[in-house]
Amino acid sequence: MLKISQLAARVGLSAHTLRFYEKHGLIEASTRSESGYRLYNATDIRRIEFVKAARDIGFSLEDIAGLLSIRLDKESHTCQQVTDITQAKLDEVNAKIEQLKAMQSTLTILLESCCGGPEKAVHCSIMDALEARDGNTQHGNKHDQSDGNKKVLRGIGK
Amino acid sequence: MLKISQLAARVGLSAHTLRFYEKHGLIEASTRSESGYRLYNATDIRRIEFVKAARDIGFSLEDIAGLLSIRLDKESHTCQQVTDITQAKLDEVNAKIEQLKAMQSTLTILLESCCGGPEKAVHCSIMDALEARDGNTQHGNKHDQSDGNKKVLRGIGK
DNA sequence: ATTGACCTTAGACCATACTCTAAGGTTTAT
DNA sequence: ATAAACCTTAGAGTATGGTCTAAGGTCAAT
Repeated sequence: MLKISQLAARVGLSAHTLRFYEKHGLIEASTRSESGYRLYNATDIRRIEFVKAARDIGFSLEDIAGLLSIRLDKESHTCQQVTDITQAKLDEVNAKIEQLKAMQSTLTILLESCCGGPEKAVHCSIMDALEARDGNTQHGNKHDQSDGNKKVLRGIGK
Repeated sequence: MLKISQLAARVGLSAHTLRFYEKHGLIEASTRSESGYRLYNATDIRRIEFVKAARDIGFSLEDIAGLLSIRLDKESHTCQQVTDITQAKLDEVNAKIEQLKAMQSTLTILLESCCGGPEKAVHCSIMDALEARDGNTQHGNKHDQSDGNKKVLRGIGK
């Protein structure tokens, strides 16, 4: 039976994070010592390693909650339910990649257009491009078709 | 002179967002009406359109603050300072794309390994893979070289 | 017996970029 | 004159996934 810091060292998460996961229903210590310390057995550990594995792949905690409920009762769930979660995640990833590639291409073009040297920024073509870029300067600004897929791009997450 | 909602409609941001940007020092209304309403002139509008353009490309608000300070005094800044910001952003984007591609490849492999059908999840190869994945089950878990570039992957940002 | 390392809890704080609410004042149209 | 539509502010809430703190209890060694 491991105490929380021992478990943390073993799975490569902090004790803080383990308590955080517990608070969100992902994991649990099956027993407590007399003094209230969390004690993890082999089954607990396997579950936590499962969570860690899923997290490392890129599943969100919400996705992982779904996977865990399947894991708890595999007889009542199907491969399709598992692939649905996986496919949804892959779709998200692909969409995000597409957005980032658009940014990548724009940024690359900007960089190619600018000398990048010690010249004064007065004639910088990047600055000029940012001044010129009118997503919509049309006066009759009705329904802008180029609006649905914007968003989400900023905040790259350090 | 535009009031905030007129400006919002024109640039495609909400009045809330414009106030938010103001609070963070990105923009400003050069005048106020007697009753305290923000009034934006052509210069204000150009600045806000600049912010919007940069935001649409994918620059963070912090990046944009940097670009704006260059824009305010181009004589004192160089093309290199502009390309530095742009290049840093491109590097971030490229790094993020690499991370996402790793996820993409793992997810694709998982999906290919599983039948995805109505079979019970008892023998699901995706579940098995998650059980088996030991990022580090070695007992002497010293310095794990595979740790620096994890993180940041989850939270794809809906 | 006391120090230091460990454990407990509830809850605050971080980053990012909004988004909304409450409570109130202003403007415009009828 | 009164209602609708607009504006103001400060501040709270949302989403995601932690990370840390405070105040206190426990355990092992000296």
